[in-house]
Amino acid sequence: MDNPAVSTAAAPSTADRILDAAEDLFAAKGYSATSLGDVADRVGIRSPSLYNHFKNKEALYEAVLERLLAVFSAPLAELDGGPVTNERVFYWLEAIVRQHHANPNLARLLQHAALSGGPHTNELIDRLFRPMFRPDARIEGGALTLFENTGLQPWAVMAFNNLVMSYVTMAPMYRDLLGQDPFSETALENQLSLIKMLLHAVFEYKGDASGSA
Amino acid sequence: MDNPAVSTAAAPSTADRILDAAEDLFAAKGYSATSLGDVADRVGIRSPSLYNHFKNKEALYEAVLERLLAVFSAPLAELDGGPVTNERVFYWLEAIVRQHHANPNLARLLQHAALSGGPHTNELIDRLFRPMFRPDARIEGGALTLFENTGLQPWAVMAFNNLVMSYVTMAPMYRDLLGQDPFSETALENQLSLIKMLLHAVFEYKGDASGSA
DNA sequence: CGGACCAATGTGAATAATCGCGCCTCTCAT
DNA sequence: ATGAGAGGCGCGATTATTCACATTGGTCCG
Repeated sequence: MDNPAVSTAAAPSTADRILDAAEDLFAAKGYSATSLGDVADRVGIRSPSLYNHFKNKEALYEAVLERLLAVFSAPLAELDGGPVTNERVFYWLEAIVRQHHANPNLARLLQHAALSGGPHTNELIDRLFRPMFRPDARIEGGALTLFENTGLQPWAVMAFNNLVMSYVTMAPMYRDLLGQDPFSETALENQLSLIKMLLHAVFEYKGDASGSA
Repeated sequence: MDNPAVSTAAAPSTADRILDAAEDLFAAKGYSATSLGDVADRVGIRSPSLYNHFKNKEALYEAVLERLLAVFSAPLAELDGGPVTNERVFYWLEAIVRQHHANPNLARLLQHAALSGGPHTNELIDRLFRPMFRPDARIEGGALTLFENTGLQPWAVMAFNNLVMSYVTMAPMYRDLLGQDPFSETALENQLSLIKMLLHAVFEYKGDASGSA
């Protein structure tokens, strides 16, 4: 009836359902702790059937990663297409936060990779973070001159990135600790205003960076 | 000659060497991805010999956790012993940061637990974070009145915690991305001044928390 | 229009590797 | 000698992977 490649909202193909299941499991338990039996169970097939769609476990993992990276690289490329102004940093940060809320799995996968230093760590770095540190990727208007002379700018960028990502990787814990769903709509708004407030504070802060107890 | 429990700097016992090896491996790869063979190899013994010191893999994991929690609960208890003033928050934050630099493994273990929601997650939460949210654990002097009425305070506390912990859990990546050793002495000082600056900025910031793109 | 053909996709059985773990033996210091 | 601690052996379970085979749906030919 309808070509699956053009269908508007057809039932997802088996390959897609395998990707969905594998993404969730890899993100939660990591690569080696995820068994193909678990994946197959979620899809509702037997594990040998997976090999009709993916060469092996490794290829499945890479396919999961590829699908996620395609989505998450978009806002970064968007920021790349113009001057890095204050307002666009806010806009971009909000886009990133919303994206991680919509799909927490990339952050979780990345966290697993960073912890165990798997072979995919380098690809993740190159695709997600390297573009942030291009020589022309400087914030204009002197908003962050505070960092310029201290060499702290890349670390500050990563700190804000941590703020966004570890919200997601720690989310299961927050559910128990604070008794709220960290992925609810109101939690999203809370996190957004908190991060924006921090960014505002940094933009406006003119004090020196040396602290004392 | 000397009682191992009182020895000043004696050679570590086999049990301690097992704990050291297991701690590193659990922290890097997580519980199920760590094999007892890996642990035994690091210690230089065969895996069945591990059972002379620990009942099973699970007990080994719990022993690792217990040893770490004993160390990391200390500064929290210290903060508990007096009024939560601005200065003491700075002092306490610095203590936490230094501790995570000295031993990154607790943060990594916690991150694994949060991601996969293992059975130990609750104990970690209770021992590490729950004390932060006691009813009397309010920052005095009105420094954070900004949060009081928004209900954001616990989330803000966790955000700063994320800042500290994800520095450690992401550290292997930062080594490749920024080309510096994240655990060097200068990197520690950089992170400290960055975090203190953020905290200062928050303390001084009086704007409203709602942002717009 | 019916039947041969074929590619896609599922299954169960089998395999080799790994892992947690128990059992038994050996060794060595007190 | 005696008991703590190390090694060797091997069982049973799990896993990734392969393979031979059944089923299905669609296509093409007569």
